[in-house]
Order: sequence, then structure tokens, then C-alpha cells
Amino acid sequence: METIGQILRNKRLNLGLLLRQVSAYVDIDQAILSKIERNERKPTKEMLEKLAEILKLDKDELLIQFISDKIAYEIVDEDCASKVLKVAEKKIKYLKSNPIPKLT
Amino acid sequence: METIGQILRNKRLNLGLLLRQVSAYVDIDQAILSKIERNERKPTKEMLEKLAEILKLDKDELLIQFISDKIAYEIVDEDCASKVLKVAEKKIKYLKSNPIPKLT
DNA sequence: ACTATATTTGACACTTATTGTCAAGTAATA
DNA sequence: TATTACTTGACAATAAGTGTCAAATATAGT
Repeated sequence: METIGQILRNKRLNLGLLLRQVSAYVDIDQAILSKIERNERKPTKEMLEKLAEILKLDKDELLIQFISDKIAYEIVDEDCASKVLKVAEKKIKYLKSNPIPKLT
Repeated sequence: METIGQILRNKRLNLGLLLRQVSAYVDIDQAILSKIERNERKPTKEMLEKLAEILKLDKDELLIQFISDKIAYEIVDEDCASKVLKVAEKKIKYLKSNPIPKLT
């Protein structure tokens, strides 16, 4: 089970690429990429797309890993975490088939 | 399928309580409570606990509704939403049984 | 319509988070 | 020691979230 950062770093190293090279392609400071790979910062969706391109990763799969990472860390400390996910799933199904009430 | 705001408003009305009364008990401006009930603002956990008390709602259940609401709205627009939840569940199980890598 | 009460709305100042940039730092290697 | 790769932390700029308040709007009773 890898974090998004681990996935990115492992793939980058396997391809023999440098932080400098990847960050240039993604058009961000290499300090930011370094932090992303160590899970100190979260990439934006735009960054993820570019990263998927240069690292030859599946874009959708990467996005899924990213969002699920975020959610996992968000609720891992709740002892009702798995119940939360079940309810969330129901709510999503409901929202997808109904007009969406606004939530800020 | 109710949002957290709908749950709170319905229960308040059923109990015949006014915004003013509930917000006083929770110790927040009634404007905030009004917005919470219409899903314009999110309550804090402290607010939720107080709300559960005065509205005679189950505290844990309310928390579950709250967090799942948040997650549902967070990913409802992703077309990979249900896959995300599945992966998130696996990650949580993993995180709960392992030392937790840091993520900001 | 008038009054009183309940709720909603928006502007505002304030705090807190998140962001990108940069320079100086460490680490490893030749 | 010189070079390259990476990390760290401080900084300013921006965005996001928060509580407060007063004015606007609704709702109901007389």
C-alpha cells in the first residue's frame, strides 16, 4: 500500500529521472516536487496530469490514488471510519441521481 | 437521504425549538446556525456535540452523517467516486494496522 | 396594514491554511 | 574538494474559513 508520494518517487527513480527534470516538465519548483514525493504537500490535479504523462503512469489511476489518500488520512483517526465510507457511498449514489443541494 | 443541515433543521422544528434557543445553547451566533442548517457552513465537532445534546440526536450517528457528507460532496463530481471509496477503505485498513507515514 | 417575532443575507474584519519562491542546508559521489 | 542531487525552512502572497453584526426578508397574529 503506497502513498501517492511513494508512487511518484518510485516511478521517477525507476525511470532514472531527476527531480529537476520532472519538476521542469511539470513546471513547478523542484522543492515542491520534493515535498510532494515526501507527502509534505499535495499536488494539484494539473500537476498530477503532467506527472502521469512524464512518469508514464495511468492518469485515472493516479487520481484515484490521490483522492483516496486524502480521504484515508482525513478519517483514519475516526473510529467510525468504515461506517463513514458506507454512508458516503450511499450519499454519493443519491446525489448522482438527484438535484444537488448546495454545500459550501 | 438527508444532508446534515436537513437533519438538524428537521429535528429542531420537530422539537419546536427556535434558532435563537439552539444557537444560545451551542454558544454560536444564530446566523451561523441558520447557515449550517442550510449547508452554507460546516459545524465544528464541538458544535455537533452540543447540537446532538440539545436536539436529542445520537452523537456518533450525527458525526458519521457529518463526515460522510463532507466526503460525498468532496468526490461526487469525480466519475471514479466509488472506486475512490474502495481504495480509501483499503488504505484505512492498512493505516490502522501500520505505523502512519506523515501527510500534511 | 401593523406589529412582533423568526429567519436569512451580505458585508466586514479577523484568523488560519495553502501556495510558490528562494537561498542555504545536507548528503552522496567522483 | 568539487559537483550534483536533494531537502529544509523562512518568507510573502493568496485563498479559505471564521465570528459578528445590522439590515433585509419572511411568517404569523391582531
